[in-house]
Amino acid sequence: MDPGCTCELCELRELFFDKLEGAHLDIVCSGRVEKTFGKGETIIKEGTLIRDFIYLKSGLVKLYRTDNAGKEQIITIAKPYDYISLLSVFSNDRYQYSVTALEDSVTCNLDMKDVRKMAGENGSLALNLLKHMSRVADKIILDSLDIRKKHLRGRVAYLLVFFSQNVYLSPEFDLPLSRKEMADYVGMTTENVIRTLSEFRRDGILKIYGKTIRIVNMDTLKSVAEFG
Amino acid sequence: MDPGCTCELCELRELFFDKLEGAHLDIVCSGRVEKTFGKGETIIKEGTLIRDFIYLKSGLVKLYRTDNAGKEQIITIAKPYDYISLLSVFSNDRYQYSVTALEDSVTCNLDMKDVRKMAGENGSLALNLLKHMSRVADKIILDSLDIRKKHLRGRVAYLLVFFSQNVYLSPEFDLPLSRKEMADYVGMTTENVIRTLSEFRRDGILKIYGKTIRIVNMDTLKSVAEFG
DNA sequence: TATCATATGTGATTTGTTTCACAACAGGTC
DNA sequence: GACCTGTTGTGAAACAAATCACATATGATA
Repeated sequence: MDPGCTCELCELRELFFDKLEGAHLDIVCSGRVEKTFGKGETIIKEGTLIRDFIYLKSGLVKLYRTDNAGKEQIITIAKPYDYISLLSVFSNDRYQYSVTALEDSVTCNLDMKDVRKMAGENGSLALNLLKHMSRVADKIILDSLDIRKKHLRGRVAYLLVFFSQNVYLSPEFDLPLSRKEMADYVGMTTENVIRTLSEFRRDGILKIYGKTIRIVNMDTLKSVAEFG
Repeated sequence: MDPGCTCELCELRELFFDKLEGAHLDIVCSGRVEKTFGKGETIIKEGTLIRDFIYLKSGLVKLYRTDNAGKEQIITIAKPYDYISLLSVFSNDRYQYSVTALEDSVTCNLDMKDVRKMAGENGSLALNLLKHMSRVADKIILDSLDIRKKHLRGRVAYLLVFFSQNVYLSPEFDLPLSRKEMADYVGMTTENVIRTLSEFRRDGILKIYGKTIRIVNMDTLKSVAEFG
């Protein structure tokens, strides 16, 4: 094994490469490339050829599509463990969506050919990939159905609860999205996102300092997220 | 090989089981069960344990979720080659959605344990499964984003074009969905589906005889589907 | 520091969609 | 045939959300 390989220290190792040994471990260790992206930088551009198998080691990213009118539709927000470039990669030549860093992020990239080869030779790796792709796809589909049936207040509340509870684990956090991006995610206009946030502020549910949000009344916000 | 096995005649064989041989082929041949469902019958019920790996041999089905208020949200409509119970099956114990036959349908069922075992032992089968899951998930996600950004007229037009061009391959066909189900699919109310259909009729885009639809002006309908 | 572009914020108006109320019709069943 | 129950159909009123118009901040840059 390559003595310089640090994969055995990788927190994400068990996600896929738990059972690797011998030649396969070498492929991963010597073939992988880490890349760093600053906030706002593009990691994947819609329409480009898929060459790498990419997963997120740290940071936060958005997956989105741009329609012919230039309007962005955010598909999902993903953090490490969530995001792996699984959508499309086994069925398509080209990416069907773009990925941009919402916070400074680090990805680990492997050659797609190697991953395909290993998946074909190593059953437990293949099953791991199936499990993860299934999980990612389910989450995106079910979340999207959830959002779709909510009204504006419910959608904004849902987003805030998501950031607070799933990403930052704190009632106070800096929004990684602009108001416009929030609108792109939940399918409403920028003005209405702003208006809804102001409403929540007036209702005493939260405090707003620019991008910084402090959730004062989490219970109310959660119930708006669920039933609104 | 079991002399009674007819898998080699199955039109869907190459979807997954192209490269099977020996013991694996036996597992498929002797373990598979075909089931027939009449129009309206439930094939999979949300929340039940996933035991089988199921794919559609013939017919047409809807995948949907029922929310706590009892309202159905249709996730997708699938025909043979589209539908395989891939969503969830590798990541979950239980189905996250229900499946009901829209037309008389036949499924081929395999024991999930066998499929998992074979995928772990046969690389090309695993890659096939990855490819199909990826394709199915992509389609559902991208279609759903497409629908979301359309207005009512565009959504109804999209549905009609889908049935005409992707399912029945004819400008005249019997709608397999009630007005209410169409509404559940595209996320609008039954009344508005009916109203929109009436509008299309008044505009001379189509003729309606109950469930039978005849598209008179396909070009207009398509452009409504795309831009409306 | 001045300037520009972009993001945030608010109100009034218009549009799109749902809700409600009701009628006509079809298919099953007693 | 008479009676349900559910589906289809239409219109008017109520509501939600988008659009438009404008003001104010913020951040980058010359």
